[in-house]
Amino acid sequence: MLNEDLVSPHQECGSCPIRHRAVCARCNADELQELEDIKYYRSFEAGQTVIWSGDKMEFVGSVVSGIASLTQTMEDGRTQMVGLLLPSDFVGRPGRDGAAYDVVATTDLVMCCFRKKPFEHLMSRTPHIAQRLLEMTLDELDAAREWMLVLGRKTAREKIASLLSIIARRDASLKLSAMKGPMVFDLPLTREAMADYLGLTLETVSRQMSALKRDGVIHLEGKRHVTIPDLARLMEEAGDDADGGMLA
Amino acid sequence: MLNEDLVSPHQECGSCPIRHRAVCARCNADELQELEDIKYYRSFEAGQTVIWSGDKMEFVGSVVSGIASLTQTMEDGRTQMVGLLLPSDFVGRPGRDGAAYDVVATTDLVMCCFRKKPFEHLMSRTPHIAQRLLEMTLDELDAAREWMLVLGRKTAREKIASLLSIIARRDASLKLSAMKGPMVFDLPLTREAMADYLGLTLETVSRQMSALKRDGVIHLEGKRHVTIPDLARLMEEAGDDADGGMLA
DNA sequence: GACAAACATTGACTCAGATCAAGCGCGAAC
DNA sequence: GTTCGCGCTTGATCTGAGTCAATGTTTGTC
Repeated sequence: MLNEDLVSPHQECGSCPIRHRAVCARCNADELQELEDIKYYRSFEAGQTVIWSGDKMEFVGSVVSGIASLTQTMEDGRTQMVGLLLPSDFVGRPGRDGAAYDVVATTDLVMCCFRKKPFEHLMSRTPHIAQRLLEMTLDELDAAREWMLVLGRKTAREKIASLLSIIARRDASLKLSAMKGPMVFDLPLTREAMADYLGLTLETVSRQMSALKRDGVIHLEGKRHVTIPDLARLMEEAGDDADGGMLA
Repeated sequence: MLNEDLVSPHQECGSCPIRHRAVCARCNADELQELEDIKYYRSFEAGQTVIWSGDKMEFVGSVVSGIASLTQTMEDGRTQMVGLLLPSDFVGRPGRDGAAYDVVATTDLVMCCFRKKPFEHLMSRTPHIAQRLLEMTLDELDAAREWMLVLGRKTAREKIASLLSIIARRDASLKLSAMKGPMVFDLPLTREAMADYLGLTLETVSRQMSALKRDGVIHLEGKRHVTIPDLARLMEEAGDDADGGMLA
């Protein structure tokens, strides 16, 4: 609303950082060329709304870099985050016109967008795309169900630990770093965004962060820079023994 | 575990009650024939476990009649229902070997099962099946996200009202009855199952059911037979104004 | 018709997390 | 350098839902 979207220079799919994880992962050269023809990039600043719930969607697309969140809001203002969109995650629902959720850029964000109609048409002819999208959608469904357990049954402390362990592990897999030894990362979310994801108030988030710090489960430098000395310990606090949740 | 599964007599797909809503909805005669070759029916009694979380899945399939639930359990016994499976809903994840959740028959249940390997092979050759499955999975994802708002942000009273309004509306669409005027149905869930779905205790469910009854929002005969004199009123209590959640 | 078992209701009390409120720390603007 | 504003922390108090416990209702079984 405040700023015009910045349009990035064209980028070749071949050198795209999410080439083999996104919806186009399985495409061959010909299919990729067809996608190139209908794609364009858009950038958003942290805090900008990408799509308003209820609006007509004129595009679908993939997160290239940065983080976006999917949120739902009740009339009285209570809000719940229902998905965290990371690089390679897909936004939009082929076959539906209106957006079901608000999509907000949590950090600065670059998206690879496809005009909706041509994309749908291409999808109906290109099993590679439909298959990959099915796979990704099933993964998201699993993540959503994992999250239902967090929201419905975990304590505030367990919720925070769950969120931190998910972010830590996802960050590690993105950076291809090991999950042994101390893990270090920057929280991409404000306390309020964490609260909206976890179904808590921001005060409770803050208190539980302090408690986990006091108990040595995490280490904080400033408000956002987190060190996890022992992932297993954190996951125990989360109430997952073996391996816990994934994330949308 | 206690009883042998009852094997129903063979049934023609052409006369199947879920023929045009299930994963096979878009199949033509040839494709249907291929499905017939790998399908079989299984019946389960109320309470029986269909699939244990972690077990190898040797089939995928559709609910033909009855209701099943998908649940997740923590080591200490806290459980959360993450999906309610109704006639035409699909069970199982092509491309994955182990089951992620317990599937339990909530009522007596009939399933149309396909051996997993042949089904996967058929799916890779049959866009009609993959497309339909994608569509169904996207619907389930929406339902799961809708439910995250219920779990994360609604009060106990709103949660109960949400569940009742969802069941009422689904039941109406199944019976093709109008959503105007009083709606009548039987709750397919015990108080405990409702609690597991809503992230509450069964005592709280019971209290809020009594409260809604006392306030005239619902009418109860016995424990399960529910009349909703005014759906709009119930949905207001649920915190949805326009139209509320869907269900898995 | 008595008994058991499963399901449900209700009450009394407790407590985790919400709410209300005050203040801190730090970067941006002037 | 001061001031503003935002994100965050911390404290005091309140309350909705959980916990523990007793009792009621229905259904099926012998």
